[in-house]
Amino acid sequence: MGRGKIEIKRIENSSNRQVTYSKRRNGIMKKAKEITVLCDAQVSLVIFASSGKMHEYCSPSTTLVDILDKYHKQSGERLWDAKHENLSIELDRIKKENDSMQIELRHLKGEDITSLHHKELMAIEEALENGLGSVREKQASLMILLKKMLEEENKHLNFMLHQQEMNMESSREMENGYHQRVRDFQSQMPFAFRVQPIQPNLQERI
Amino acid sequence: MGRGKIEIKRIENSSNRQVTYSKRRNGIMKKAKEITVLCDAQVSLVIFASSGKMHEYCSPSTTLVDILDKYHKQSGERLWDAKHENLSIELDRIKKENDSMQIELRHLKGEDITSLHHKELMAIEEALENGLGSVREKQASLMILLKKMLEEENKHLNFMLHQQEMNMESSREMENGYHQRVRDFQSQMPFAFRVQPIQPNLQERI
DNA sequence: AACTATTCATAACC
DNA sequence: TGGTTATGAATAGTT
Repeated sequence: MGRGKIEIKRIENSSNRQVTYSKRRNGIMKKAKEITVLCDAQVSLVIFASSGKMHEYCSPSTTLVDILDKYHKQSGERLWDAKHENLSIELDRIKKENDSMQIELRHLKGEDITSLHHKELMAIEEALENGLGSVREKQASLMILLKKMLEEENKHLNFMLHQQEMNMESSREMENGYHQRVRDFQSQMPFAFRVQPIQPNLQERI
Repeated sequence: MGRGKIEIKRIENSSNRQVTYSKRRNGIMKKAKEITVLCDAQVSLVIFASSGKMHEYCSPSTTLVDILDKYHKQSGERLWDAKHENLSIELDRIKKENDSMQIELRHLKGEDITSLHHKELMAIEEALENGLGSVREKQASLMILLKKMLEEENKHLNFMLHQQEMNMESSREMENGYHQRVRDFQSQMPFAFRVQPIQPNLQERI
């Protein structure tokens, strides 16, 4: 295609070669773009001129890395160095671990158990019973703790109420001495009866 | 360049697209080979069809890795690093997923629940109860199936036993006719009563 | 997978 | 380089 037919062999005239290179490079790039659009293919094209100058095309919506990654998977060739290999292996290992945990979780939730054998079902049942036992035990002890706390607080509030009533009565008799008496009272009161949260974290957890 | 001009946009007809892809792919490959020979350039071309099938061309006397190394040097882009980073990020993500599943599993097994709040404990308890329900339901249906199977086998064996006794008796009367009678009997017997495992897979699962 | 009418890419030239 | 043009190649539509 041109004014004359040419043989496909190295163009010896260096400037001709350069011109042809530049024109044909544009041609290939154009074709690459076209095939990506027409056939929604993914193309990675890297060209080095003999001068060392580089040109590249990569279909949009991907990167060279993506395409090389796919290449890597398909060709089985080792493009990546040992570091990547190690990371990949680790990734695969963890993915497998993930999958098996996901299966275990599903089983514990009673999903995907249709194909399980009796023995496996028994094991799952046992695990569930143990778990349920532990959880309920924990719940029970939390409840006991809560009850104790509330009872104690109750006792404390009762005490306070009683004191207040007493103070009200005496303040009717002697209005001026009130504040002093409250301060005296507080400083003498044992620590446990001060108005302070008992088991402060428990409140949040219930 | 063809019977008619075409717009450069995705070819919607899938088989047309496939044909065009194949033709144009060959075209690009040819061009790539030609430019390497004519202009002694180095070309790396990787094409993925939308089907996922890969084709590649790499100029002779080099490899894709060589070209990528040159690419790496020239572009200044941290090609390998980027890949490395992506892997690391993916790894981290999956590790986190892993950890959270591990925690969930532990909780379902009644481990590490000391610091849980009442609400969380309730949710776990419910999940466990649901799981236990499903598993027990499954167990029960397996048991019913097993029982049915055994009962049927029982019935079948009883029938066989009865027949055998009858045959024994008649063979005492008439020794010669026995074998013929057994064959007659077997050919007349309905299929379901032949000695064959019923629910063959069930045996393995229980 | 072949055929062919067209369009397109490009070799030679400026 | 960049533009022009005659020519060979590529290919869209068809069988």
